[in-house]
Amino acid sequence: MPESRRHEAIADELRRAIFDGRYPVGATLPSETELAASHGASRGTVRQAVSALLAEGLIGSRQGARRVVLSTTPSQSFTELRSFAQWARSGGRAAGGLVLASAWSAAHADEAGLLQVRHGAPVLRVLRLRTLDGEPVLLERTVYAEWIGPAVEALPDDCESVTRRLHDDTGLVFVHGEHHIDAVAAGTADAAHLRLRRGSPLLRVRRTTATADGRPIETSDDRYRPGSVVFSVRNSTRTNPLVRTHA
Amino acid sequence: MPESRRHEAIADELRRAIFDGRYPVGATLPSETELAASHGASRGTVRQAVSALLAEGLIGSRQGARRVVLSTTPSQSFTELRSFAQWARSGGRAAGGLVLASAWSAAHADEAGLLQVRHGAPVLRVLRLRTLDGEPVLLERTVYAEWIGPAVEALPDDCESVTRRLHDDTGLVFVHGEHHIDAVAAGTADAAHLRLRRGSPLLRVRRTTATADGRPIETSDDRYRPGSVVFSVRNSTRTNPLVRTHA
DNA sequence: TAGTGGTCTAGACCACGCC
DNA sequence: GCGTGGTCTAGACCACTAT
Repeated sequence: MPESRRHEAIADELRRAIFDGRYPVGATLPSETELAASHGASRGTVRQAVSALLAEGLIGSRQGARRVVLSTTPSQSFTELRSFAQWARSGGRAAGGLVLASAWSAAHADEAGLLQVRHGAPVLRVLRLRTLDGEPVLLERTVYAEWIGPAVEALPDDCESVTRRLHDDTGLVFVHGEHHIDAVAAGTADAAHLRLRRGSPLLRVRRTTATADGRPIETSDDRYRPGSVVFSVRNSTRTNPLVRTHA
Repeated sequence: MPESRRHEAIADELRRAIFDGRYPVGATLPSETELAASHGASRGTVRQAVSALLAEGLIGSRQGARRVVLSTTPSQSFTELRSFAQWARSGGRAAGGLVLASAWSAAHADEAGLLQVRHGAPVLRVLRLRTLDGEPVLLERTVYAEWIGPAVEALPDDCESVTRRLHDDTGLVFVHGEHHIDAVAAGTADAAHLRLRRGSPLLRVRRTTATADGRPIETSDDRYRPGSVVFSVRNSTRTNPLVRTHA
């Protein structure tokens, strides 16, 4: 399926060339003028295309020199990152899910801030265990805002892809996210559900997701069994999304 | 100091307005036409400015609707992320460093791949303990490529900012980076240097840094004491730098 | 339907690198 | 010095949101 936006078509073509090995790491890309001529587009459109690859960390750019290939590893769409099931499928693995607990209660101060609701507002708390090829790898403690809670409650307990179902049922789209990553020792509940010893290292990701207009949907404390998952970021002086903060 | 590039000046002005609270979370920004008029710039220049804020995750954008403020938290420069000392200083804390071991040896297969040198090529291995206000928080196992090794060896053992010294001494600039984040249990050496029990959770960041033209400088295995540091990423469907991979 | 952001063009000048 | 990417302009048309 050909991409209708010309800058996306050019970006796709360059990505394919990089992933196929036609431009290995260290190789230089054609100049903007050459790309514009070969695609019958203006220089502005070509620049829009290469700036996408720049943001993905695939290429580096310096004034005066041709662009250089830095990496040949594809990056993921936001949806693949957001959805456990879609991420698992893209890796050829089977994702499972099971709701262990689900209940309405009052938002704590920190949750109220993250979800932009008033302190004590009703929120839906869900404890969910996620499996990969039958093995438990992730324990999710998710807090949903009041307006989306009923749709979440209507889902089956063993729903494989919550993201997918919520999109199909309500048209909801997850657009923005913020992730905070650190390490914690497994508590009693973590150890029991993930089948490891108390005190074992866990990778913790606290995340908050919002709609296109910035309305918060959910905030979650996700704990991964060590060895099952790695988070990666590519960055540079020009585009730096990763931040290190004091705990 | 006024910014000479007009798009950066406009971006700075908008950032200041957001950090100062003139545009709180959820507020809408002026339209492109309004910003162009008020800054005496063309629409293209304004778009370049707001796209920077978009990449930083500060604002969200949808066709047809005005841009919305998503976050009022500043993001860091790549240098602040890269340099432990500069990061510590920006948080008002005192950074210390101490070289525990330093030796040349042959590159392993994985290191050779990351540093783009041949298997068995000479590399400089450095074990460094980093402290924050005197407390040990980070153990770095860094492998330097042969061409930069001598400059690293010339540094004093208690060098506070390696990044700063290498830049001043050799003109070296760290431009690109790749970070892989997961959790591991502390080994014997980790436990001894970071003063915690064997098996305690540690946040591990494996990173590789390169110059502007993509030449790898160093690759490192950094282990942080839990509770001392958190890594954060903001992302969206349009800009997604964070990737989750199978271990 | 009016306003907004997304896409695209065709040109210009400048700063920087490489040879 | 020449080629390259970085900046900027002024205009056009389209897709989408809001009212």
